[in-house]
Amino acid sequence: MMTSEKFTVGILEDDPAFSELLIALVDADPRLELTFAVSFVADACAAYAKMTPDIVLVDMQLPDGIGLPLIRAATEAGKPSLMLTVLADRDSVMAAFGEGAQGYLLKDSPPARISEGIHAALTGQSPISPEVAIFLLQLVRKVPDKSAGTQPLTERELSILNMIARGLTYAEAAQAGGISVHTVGDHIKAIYRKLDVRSKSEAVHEARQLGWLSRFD
Amino acid sequence: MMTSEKFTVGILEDDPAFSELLIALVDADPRLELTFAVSFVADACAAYAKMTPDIVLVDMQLPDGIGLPLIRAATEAGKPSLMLTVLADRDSVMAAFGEGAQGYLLKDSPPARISEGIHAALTGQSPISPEVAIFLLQLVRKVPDKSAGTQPLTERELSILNMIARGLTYAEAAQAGGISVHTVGDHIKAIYRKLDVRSKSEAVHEARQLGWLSRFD
DNA sequence: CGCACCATCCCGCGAACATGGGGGTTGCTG
DNA sequence: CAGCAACCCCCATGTTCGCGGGATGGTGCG
Repeated sequence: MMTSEKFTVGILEDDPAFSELLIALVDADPRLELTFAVSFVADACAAYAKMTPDIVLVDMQLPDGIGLPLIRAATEAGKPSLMLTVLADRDSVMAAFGEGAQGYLLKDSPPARISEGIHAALTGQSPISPEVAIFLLQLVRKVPDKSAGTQPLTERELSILNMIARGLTYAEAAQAGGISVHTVGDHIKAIYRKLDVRSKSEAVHEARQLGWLSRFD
Repeated sequence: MMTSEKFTVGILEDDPAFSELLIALVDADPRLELTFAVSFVADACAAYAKMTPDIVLVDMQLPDGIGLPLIRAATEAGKPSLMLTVLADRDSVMAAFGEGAQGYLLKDSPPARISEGIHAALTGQSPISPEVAIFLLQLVRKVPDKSAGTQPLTERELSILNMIARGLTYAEAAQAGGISVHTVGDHIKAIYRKLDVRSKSEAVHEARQLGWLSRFD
């Protein structure tokens, strides 16, 4: 077995200058050890299958394609991967995270930031450049106008909705709330009307999208 | 890079030591100007309505409640807000971003990072501490993460589960997937067994908490 | 004051749906 | 071969859904 306490690092980067910078960063760090540094996606995937480093640093644009396959390989191996690219467009970012990238740093990040990012990714954290994080936020951000003044659901309806989300049946929710099953049904009817849905699961889904199911254990 | 005018900053923070650190950061930055620094949510909202600074730095836990109302006020005013808290749990993070927070930094971030974060948020970027970014990533991952426990659900089951979350009935899911209602039922039975739940809505809720549901509509 | 409005509460009925058992087949993989 | 995913079918039971009918108490308004 490996007695070394070092984390092993694989690099997929075709730009010689940036590749050398990364290699220098790894060499200068006593806790990191380089296992491979290649310029082609195919080489990287082959090397990964053989050596399986603890983390890979991946460029997006390579001579023989994009770096996503290596990201996916790492994800499927349960290992973190860190995207290092100049691309800050929405599609690239979403694609990388969709494949399971642990972090996403732009190449113009200071070397110290990149070095920190490697360790952050190794410890389960997710270093993300502020420039690209905005795309992730758009997914969870509620529409200001919608959440502002008009909260169509009453308190009681929200309470019932939260119970439904926890998987309670009408009867269980009735008992939990100390009211009749019929009343539960009435509230749920009101919820369906207001959310324009036809089932409990769709109501849960819709309410979650609107951010109305804020807190649950 | 922009106007010569200073950006105005509002602070909502009840811990005297950290509040002073923030004030010092703002005072030391020639491009920033403090408009208010208060310890109560109510005061902050009142002050915000009057002065409307270009950005607010918001703590989560305050003596009279949580900081989210101020985040919401800023979002509705079209201004950025930066969360500064010790809370790194999923619910806090999602709630803050749900209200429109532009960034989320933990209080143990180096002061320089906080200072950078303020400017990043002011220029439309999203500084996020690596520790909390993981919660955002769970939203966009489509590849199963084997490092975080085993993934009991098969691909087909995940697909069915996503349809259920969108409110489809067995019949609708069957049609959408080009399979029989009975097969849909079989998959859902399998899901119930694996998740240990007894209804569609509970399955949706459970899967959501495990981060197994994609958020793409 | 009377009145409309709304949240909350209660009830019945029938059709549709979901749940939890059972029984299978196919095809792929170790 | 065993194990598994994916597929198909039936049936009994209970739950949910959409419709109808009510009641109470509070709030705001002319």
